[in-house]
Amino acid sequence: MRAGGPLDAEMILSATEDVLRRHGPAKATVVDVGRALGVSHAAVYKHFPSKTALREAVSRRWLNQDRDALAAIASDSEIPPRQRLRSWLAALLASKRAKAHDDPELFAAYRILVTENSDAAAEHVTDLLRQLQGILADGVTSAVFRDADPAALALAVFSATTRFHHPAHTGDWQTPGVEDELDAVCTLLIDGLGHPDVHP
Amino acid sequence: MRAGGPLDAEMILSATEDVLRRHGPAKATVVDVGRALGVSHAAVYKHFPSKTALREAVSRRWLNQDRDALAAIASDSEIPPRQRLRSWLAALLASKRAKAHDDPELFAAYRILVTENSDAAAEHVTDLLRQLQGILADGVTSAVFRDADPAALALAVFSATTRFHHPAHTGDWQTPGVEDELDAVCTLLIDGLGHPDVHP
DNA sequence: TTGGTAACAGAATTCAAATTGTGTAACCTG
DNA sequence: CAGGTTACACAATTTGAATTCTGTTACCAA
Repeated sequence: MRAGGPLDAEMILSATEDVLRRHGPAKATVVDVGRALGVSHAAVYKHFPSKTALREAVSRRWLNQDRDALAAIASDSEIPPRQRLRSWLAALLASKRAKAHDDPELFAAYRILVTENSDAAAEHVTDLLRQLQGILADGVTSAVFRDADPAALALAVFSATTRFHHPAHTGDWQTPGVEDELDAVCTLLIDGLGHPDVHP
Repeated sequence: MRAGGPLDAEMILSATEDVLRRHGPAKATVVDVGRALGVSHAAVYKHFPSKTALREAVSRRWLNQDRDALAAIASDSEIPPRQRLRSWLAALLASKRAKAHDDPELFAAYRILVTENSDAAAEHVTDLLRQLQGILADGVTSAVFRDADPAALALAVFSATTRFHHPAHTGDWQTPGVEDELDAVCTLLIDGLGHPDVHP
């Protein structure tokens, strides 16, 4: 059960993840987490003030995996902004999709946890929006994107791709054509519906 | 309770709506519907084969209200396609938003009913997509939209506006800036991120 | 003094018994 | 015979007693 040394936050978070996967978020108790670690449940309370705080910490850790993976793409100035936007959005879909596909129980558990803790979700959105804004700002600087407020642009792009990253649409991500649909939306966002002739 | 004449489908549907509003979808029973009409529950079964069928019928009636209201805009060839697209999407948001705001209990009830009966939801989406496709086809004909498959274009536009019509995002519709956010997305869809200079 | 235990009160959850609801059948009535 | 009734089997839901979980306290060990 318990590996050599004393308990630390990371061990507890990992154990919590296991318990979540096995029992689901509704039945996962801190007694279970204690048992998984070979300690009493009171020991867990030495590290986290409440069950809610523990669930929040575990949610944050999970969301931050995506954030960190995407940050690499967002800040890669080797890739031109248009392609970078496409790659970033595709990677966002791909990483969420992979999580949902590879470990459905765990994904379902986190889905519920994150909707409960809307603070963690809101901060995650803020993080992603900041990354997106960086890409768009680069595009504005290099004059491939129209000169508008990058924050407003980021929000609009994020809104327009809701179906490809919001957990409410998890079911859609398993259908074959999703990547192509995201690609079609990207094309519309980058080039618009506008016929070349109507542009000045 | 029971108004003069014999029971018909419409009377039952209206009574069902009342029961749904009062008790919510989880507690609404066909015994309640019978009671509201002053008849036994078995009388309801003379008109609908099952509780599921009754719920489906009431869902369809509800969804068709929006469909019919929007059809008027979609087929109004007086309005130029670009503006028609904007108006149609704005009206879609407005009508759902109004329902959610004016009678939250009933809206919540229908939200659950419709997610249960995914057939009705799927058909509703098909209806809306057909309307949208009509607008886009007009735009392609009059050369204000790029010459692409209107069906694919419709799907992309519908996907990109998911946040403004999908019931999972009902909460967002009450926040002050939504209409402006939809407008920003519309602008992006119509004109794209592209800077005029990069167009041929 | 940090990291652990066991014991506890009150809140939350489970489980089986009792109630209520669904769908059908056999039967009236204009 | 269309449109209603009552009566019924069995499925689903509610209810309340018994159990389990949360968060705290008092205490122990390195």
